[in-house]
Amino acid sequence: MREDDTDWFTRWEEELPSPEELIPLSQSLISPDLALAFDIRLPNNSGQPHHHHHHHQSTPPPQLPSSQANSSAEFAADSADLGSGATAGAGDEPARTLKRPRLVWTPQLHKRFVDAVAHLGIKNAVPKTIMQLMSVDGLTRENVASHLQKYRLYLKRMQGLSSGGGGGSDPATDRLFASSPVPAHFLHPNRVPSSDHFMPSFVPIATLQQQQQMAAVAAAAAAAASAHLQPPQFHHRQISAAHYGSPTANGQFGSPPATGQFGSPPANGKFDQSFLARQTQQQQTLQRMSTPSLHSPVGNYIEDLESANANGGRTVLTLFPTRDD
DNA sequence: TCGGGAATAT
DNA sequence: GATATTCCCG
Repeated sequence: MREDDTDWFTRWEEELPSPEELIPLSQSLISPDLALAFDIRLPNNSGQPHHHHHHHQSTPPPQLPSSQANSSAEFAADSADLGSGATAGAGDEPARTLKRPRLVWTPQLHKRFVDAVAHLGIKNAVPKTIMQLMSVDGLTRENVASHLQKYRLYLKRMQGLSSGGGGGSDPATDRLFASSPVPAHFLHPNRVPSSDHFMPSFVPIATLQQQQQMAAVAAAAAAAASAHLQPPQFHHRQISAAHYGSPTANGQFGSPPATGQFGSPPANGKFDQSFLARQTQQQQTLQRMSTPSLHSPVGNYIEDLESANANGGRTVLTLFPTRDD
């Protein structure tokens, strides 16, 4: 109750998937339809035959060709020109006219979302800023807006049902949100600590326009500063949401994130160390005063591209599916 | 254009 | 039925 801030914050970092976990995914984040359209064989992660057999109705074989052979073509197209960001170049992107697949909000992705909102503050927690702070490649404002809407409803509901905590019935709806700890101030949009902590907030270098990012970061920094919260230590890990079809105005996709390690952004290289050092200090100081039931969050990331194909052959894209059931 | 909410679609 | 997308309005 009291160490919520530090607690959740500390755990937050640990729960974050390592870049290695994300990179491979981002590479194979080609939507099935897209792959099929181009006759591309997606990398076969034949390591975990996790069959999520729901109930097959009278639906045709919507299942993807499990013959996801090796990633023959890395789909160089994906790296077409994302990094450049300037999409005005009118590239010859193939899947330009295709529609985006439904974005599946995995617990990890949601966590990222919550973190962003937490650091931004309720007031600044608007779709755009959240999206920018999340630095999720492929995430659109609409995605965030929609999710934010749902999340707010969830928060509201929680306030109403504050009584009776026990083994009540938690709809699957809550499951996702419950996945991430809800910051205290989320439920109490009353006052916000005015304590300010100086700290160089890190800029999540994404494929987005740096200008926007700067704005977002500034907002985040301001929010954090006025919220006495620790700086958004959004490491440079970039999360790729997916390779959708067409890059529109804000559709910068397929930008190969910092492969290997995080040290990608030059301007942040130095910050990284100092910030890391700080963190180490904090950890040492805190040293986990109490570890009641801290499960090891890391190590549950399974690569999975297909999921939630319940209704029919719908192209869905999942980021980091969790096997936490 | 953006943010928020409701409607619609899958 | 649930979820994300889309439309509409401030």
